[in-house]
Amino acid sequence: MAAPAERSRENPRRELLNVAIDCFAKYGYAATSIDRIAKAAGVTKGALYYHFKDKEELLLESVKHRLGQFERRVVQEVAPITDPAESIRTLGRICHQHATKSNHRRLIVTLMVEALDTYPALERVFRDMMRRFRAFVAQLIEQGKQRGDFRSDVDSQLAAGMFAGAVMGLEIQYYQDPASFDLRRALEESCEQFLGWLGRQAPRARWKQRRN
Amino acid sequence: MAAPAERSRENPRRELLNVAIDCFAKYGYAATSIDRIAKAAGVTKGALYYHFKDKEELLLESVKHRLGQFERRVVQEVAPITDPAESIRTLGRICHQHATKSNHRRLIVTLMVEALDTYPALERVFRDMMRRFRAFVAQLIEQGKQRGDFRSDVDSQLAAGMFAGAVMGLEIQYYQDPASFDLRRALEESCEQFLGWLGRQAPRARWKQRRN
Amino acid sequence: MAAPAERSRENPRRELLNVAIDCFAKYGYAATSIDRIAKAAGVTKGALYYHFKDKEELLLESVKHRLGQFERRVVQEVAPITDPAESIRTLGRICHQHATKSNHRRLIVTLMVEALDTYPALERVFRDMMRRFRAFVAQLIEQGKQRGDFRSDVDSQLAAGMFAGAVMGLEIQYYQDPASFDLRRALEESCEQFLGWLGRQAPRARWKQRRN
Amino acid sequence: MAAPAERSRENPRRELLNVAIDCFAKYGYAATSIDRIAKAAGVTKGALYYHFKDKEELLLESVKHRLGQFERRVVQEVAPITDPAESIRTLGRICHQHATKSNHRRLIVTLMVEALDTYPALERVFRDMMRRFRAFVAQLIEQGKQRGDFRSDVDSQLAAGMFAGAVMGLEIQYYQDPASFDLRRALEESCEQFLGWLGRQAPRARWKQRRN
DNA sequence: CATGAATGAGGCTTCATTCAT
DNA sequence: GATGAATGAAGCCTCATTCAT
Repeated sequence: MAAPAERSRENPRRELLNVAIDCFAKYGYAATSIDRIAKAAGVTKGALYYHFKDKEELLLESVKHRLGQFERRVVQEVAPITDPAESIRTLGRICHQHATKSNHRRLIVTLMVEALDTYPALERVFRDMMRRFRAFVAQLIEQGKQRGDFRSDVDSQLAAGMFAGAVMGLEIQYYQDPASFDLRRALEESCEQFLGWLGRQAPRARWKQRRN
Repeated sequence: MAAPAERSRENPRRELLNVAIDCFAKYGYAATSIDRIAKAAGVTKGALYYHFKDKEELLLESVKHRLGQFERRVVQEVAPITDPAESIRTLGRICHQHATKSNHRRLIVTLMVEALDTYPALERVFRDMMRRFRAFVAQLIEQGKQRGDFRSDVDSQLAAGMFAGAVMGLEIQYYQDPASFDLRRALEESCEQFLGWLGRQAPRARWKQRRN
Repeated sequence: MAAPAERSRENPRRELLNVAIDCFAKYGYAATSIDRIAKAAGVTKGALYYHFKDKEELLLESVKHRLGQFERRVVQEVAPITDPAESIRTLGRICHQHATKSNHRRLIVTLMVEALDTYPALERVFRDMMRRFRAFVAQLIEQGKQRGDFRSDVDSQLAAGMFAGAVMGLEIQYYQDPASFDLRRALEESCEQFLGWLGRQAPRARWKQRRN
Repeated sequence: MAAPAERSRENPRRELLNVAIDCFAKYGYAATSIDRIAKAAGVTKGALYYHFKDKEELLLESVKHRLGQFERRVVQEVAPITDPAESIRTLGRICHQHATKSNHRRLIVTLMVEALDTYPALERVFRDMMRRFRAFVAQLIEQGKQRGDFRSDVDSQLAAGMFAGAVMGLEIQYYQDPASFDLRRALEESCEQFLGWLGRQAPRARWKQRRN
């Protein structure tokens, strides 16, 4: 029998985790009380403490779960693609889907910002995640450079950060204003903008250094 | 004689506000206790309550203050510029300066994410701010379109969101990893990428619509 | 075996409520801190907040409880009586018992005065209670008038207020000075005075209207 | 030039006291913060502390002031009257005036109830006041007995308590519900009821002693 | 497994009071 | 005389956590 992967009555731990993820994604860590999760899951706080050592474990498991899902999906879908530009586009599409589907990306973005200077353990998790993500994108760009698809004078690391930034910044605007912010188009165009920039020789004016 | 604008012994309210801004910018709202601010300012909690009605007033004043500074600066510096492309670059530079100088932008980005679905009053403030910001950028783009500098087939609103997103996403990576993330270069390149995209006819592959 | 109705270990909520009632009756609302109740009950403040939403809920429940007890008792004991005069006397006796037994009436009188212009929710509860009480007494008087026991020229509403006032005023003197104020005799005589006044034609000098 | 006795700009202490009296009368002691008085008087807290040692001094002075006014007025108006019945009626009228005029009596009744078991110094003041008041009324009744106007078998002390109680109980109902409780008529009738009872031989059924 | 009950720490807020100016 | 500023104690309330059953 194929059980549904999530919300299964079979695995209460998994189910509680899903509820926790929703709460953390929506309200962040501090504003999510254990009681809020328990009520949302229809159990008592005691039940949560039966399955999880403490709030931090719930949090870390939530993050690990979503992060794992996201990264596994990225690897699975991008790996078979040979065209780096198409890989970038696929990455954008996956982000879009995870951003709009059941708070998959929102958990990550929300907690990442909240963790800054506040939850060291979490901060490390996210810093590592971002480094992994940038490294992954940088490597796609390197591929493109070797294939001659992309300009050879771009800094892959820097470009990877620009791509990651664009994605996150758009997501946040979408979480803030889902009714009026068209995340799909914005991500799509940003990918194209990014690829266009990667693909051609661009003479650029440098900023003049100002005071400060 | 140039008096220090802030931290003046003369105006305790202003001084407390500055301390509060630093705390909120670094730790967010929930993780900043009144006592933390008080200790950082070298006073007792009571002093804070003498000057501010409650924690929310402190927060709102902090945000209003930094937001005002940022928006005033943007208007002042960008208004006299006639070349829209140069306006965009200036905007980028201002963001960089406010992001790296005493938590000016960090307050905004951090609280904006934290507020999502959690602090309605704050959420509104930031939603309005983002709309204003996008409208401002969109209008620069419209100018560029009229001058023939930019492509006429871009959706200015969408493009404005893309620009705003890029800036925020880069900032967050910088706050998370200031030692290894070069915000200045990233912002500079992102502006150029953006302007490059605005400036030329770009044939784009559309995403295939997937389920979801 | 007759189990003690209250203070049962079985129902902690009820037990806490009883302690709260005693405190409120004795010290009023403002001078009763949550901690005072908790200490009197031998628990910590947290326990109170487990059972009651906040201090106001504790208060309202206390009042509702005592008010219910009093009003139920009045109805039960007075309803079967056919002689209105005897009903009035019974009312007096019940008030005496509830005034001298475990702060039953004191809670009501104390909080009613404290609530004036200060705790709107409470004020309403007590205003309604007084109106109910006066209506009840007025209806007894109407009965007496119809039976020909009482003078037909008295305003039943007014008389009911006079009765209610007499009872409360005596109670307060008793709470203030229990050692030297004989509440039983005072209530008894006041009932007789009231019934005497109700029972006979009394020519009365009117107050001359003064300025003010 | 004849200055108004109260609210005079001439005597700030007196003026502050008047404001304090109004606040205490309306909200009681605990619910009247120093700041509330200061704001109502249009000064800062510091000014209050310049004129009064602490909150308790403000309170005690307030009470002493109103109590003095009331008792002086009673003595002045009642002393010249030779007919005890008329004295009682005059007493009722004075109470009515002081109850309806600028919180004169309300201060007393409100604080007296609040003080119970809570503010020992205040409690003593009011216990003494009530004893004085009852003694005063008892002495009127004794006069009436000696003149043959009143029954000789009443306990003057008890009767005095009954009178005092009636007055206070009516006042409270009036403070609670000024729009629908006719204090003047209620007091008037209560006086007549009282005098009627004092004036004639009343055979009375005694309450049967119940358990408790 | 899970609940009901409770704890204790910490956070927000009020308020009487003090004091330098 | 009076103010603005500040303190410190105490009160209300939330919440992560524990534990007996």
